[in-house]
Amino acid sequence: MSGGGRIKINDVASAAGVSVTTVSHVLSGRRPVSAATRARVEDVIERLGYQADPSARGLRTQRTHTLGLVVPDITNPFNTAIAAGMQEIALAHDYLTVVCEAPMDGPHLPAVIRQLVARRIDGIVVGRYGATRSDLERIVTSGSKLVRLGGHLEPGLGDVVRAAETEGMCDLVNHLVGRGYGRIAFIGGAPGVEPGQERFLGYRQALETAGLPVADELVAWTGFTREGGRLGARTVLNARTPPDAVVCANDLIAIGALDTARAAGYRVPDDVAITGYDDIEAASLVSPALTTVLNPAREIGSSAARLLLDRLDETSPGTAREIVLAHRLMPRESA
Amino acid sequence: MSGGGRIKINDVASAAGVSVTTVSHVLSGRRPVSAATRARVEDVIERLGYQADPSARGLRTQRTHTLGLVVPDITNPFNTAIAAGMQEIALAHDYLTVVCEAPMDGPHLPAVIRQLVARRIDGIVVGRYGATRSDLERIVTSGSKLVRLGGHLEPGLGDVVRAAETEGMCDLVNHLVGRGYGRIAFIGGAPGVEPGQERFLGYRQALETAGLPVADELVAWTGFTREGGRLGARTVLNARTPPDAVVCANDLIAIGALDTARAAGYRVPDDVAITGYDDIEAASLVSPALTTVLNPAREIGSSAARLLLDRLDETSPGTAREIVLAHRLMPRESA
DNA sequence: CTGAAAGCGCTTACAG
DNA sequence: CTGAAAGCGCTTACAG
Repeated sequence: MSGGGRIKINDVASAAGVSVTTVSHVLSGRRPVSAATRARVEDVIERLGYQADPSARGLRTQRTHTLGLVVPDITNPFNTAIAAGMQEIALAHDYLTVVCEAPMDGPHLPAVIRQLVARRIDGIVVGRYGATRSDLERIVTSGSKLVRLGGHLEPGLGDVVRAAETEGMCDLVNHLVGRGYGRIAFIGGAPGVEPGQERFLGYRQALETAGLPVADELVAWTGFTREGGRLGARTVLNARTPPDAVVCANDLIAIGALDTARAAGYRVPDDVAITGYDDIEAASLVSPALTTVLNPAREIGSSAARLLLDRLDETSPGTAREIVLAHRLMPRESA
Repeated sequence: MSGGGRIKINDVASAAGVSVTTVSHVLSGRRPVSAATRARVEDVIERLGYQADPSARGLRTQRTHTLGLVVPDITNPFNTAIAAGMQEIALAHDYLTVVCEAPMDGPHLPAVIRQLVARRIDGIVVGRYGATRSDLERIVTSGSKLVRLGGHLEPGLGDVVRAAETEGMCDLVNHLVGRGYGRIAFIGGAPGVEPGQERFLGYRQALETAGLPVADELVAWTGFTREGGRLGARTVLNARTPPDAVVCANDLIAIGALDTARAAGYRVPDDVAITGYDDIEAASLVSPALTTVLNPAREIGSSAARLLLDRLDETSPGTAREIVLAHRLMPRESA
């Protein structure tokens, strides 16, 4: 349409007959501007379609108006849901979100963090990781705000957002107990690694509360995959006293357990109940549809973004915060 | 560790005993620097951990070193695979990638494009959309490079990257014919809307080539969902002369068709074969595992990023390019 | 092969 | 309530 060159604050100022100072202030609202002047300037901005250059603004303010998310696997639907939640909030506040993948294998995380810090990203969300303290400290000392997903508050390591996973698993086991299942097995990913650990805690806690035994032969540790579920189910289903229910640390494991149960001729949930965790898309696509616990990934993302944005317009440091999000039981066909 | 303040090009220059001009040039390689000086400067950069401020650099160069991807649904695994492919390439060239969601319903796309353009994003990839010509033109006229995913080259609308979908569907139908299926139905999303349209073309083309009839009663249009697949399958399976194979426009439809077939007592693939398209994760998790065609989403993303990066260091405009990516048949249990 | 200096487009003390 | 001017940290003609 118009001829050449982006329009800049100077163009707006002269078209409105004011100084660039005033234009800047109607934009930021950081000092009063008379109603008449304001109206005139806003009019010109609108008419010319002026948008401040983010680089110029960033150079002055030392802010990039950008949030970052670091996850081990960008194609994992759980992580994309987190990203979607962050974006929604960020965009509404005129912040952009970049999501970066740093696979668990190898030293990708420090490199990605360095990248984001070099880019002066204002706030960074780090997914559940084997992140070392010094990786995370680099973020904080560089001046970026930090939110960790999972774990607990630690001095100098920013804020935390996490789901109530122990409680979620408790709820699920209680659901099984309520439906008459009494010999309940557990298939985990790897012992001690999150998010399996907290889920295992919930399992044990619920059994103890219900006065049910926690039998060693009913607990198997494999991997967070379908194949892990197949293997694990073979183990626990062949226990001396077999279980009537199998609780799995995530949905993929549960889908694998379903394979094994089907292959061995069990009817699910009549002969054996099987449950998952996370509520990935496949959980409801599989047959029988998986009873599972919804992991509030989207809300985790939006909470993290809100936290970061709050921090970013704090003038003084403020107390560290840990936000715990509720789970939700999704009863379907498999239990 | 060290006390206060990020280190800047000036610090490097004085520590190395050279001018900032020289530091800048060893960084960019845009003019020769003596080996000795270069070594000294690189040493200081390394030791001080200097990283140029992207805002300052961007203000001078009018480049943000950022690529954008716009998709209708950020949680769709097909789109995240595209994003992952872009990122991989972008990061290797020191570019960041931002992926933005602009849902199909409502006028989200123009707003998101405006955002990205205002941000001076260097190159933008727009997913398959009902994008109007003027939305896309805004990108090009603002000076950003544009790649569209799907469709064909059009003057003033940047480059195109797409998968060979017609060919992919042909291949799939040929696979069925080769296995002895001869009465092949089609369930599509909505007539005329992509990506269903090209896939339908491939279906028809393959049948014609094989000398097989294209019967109206064997084609159903519903929606790109599992429920759509259930409905569509009910229709085609009740045809006067029922099909022995059902080709679906995507995996979700196929999973719905599987539901209907199972409920009606058909054995898959013995009584009826069922196929999907895309190869989403659930395609191999479902039982029987879905025979489908892999949509090379990751490669689409990396090709688009490469194209953008090429454009970005072109000095003169250059001819528009259309890149077509091969499909891959994934034969599994359902056909 | 190297440097001094202008300038990218903003925001924000400082001044009135 | 408003403006003139400095300066954020780079890159790049211009000059030698």
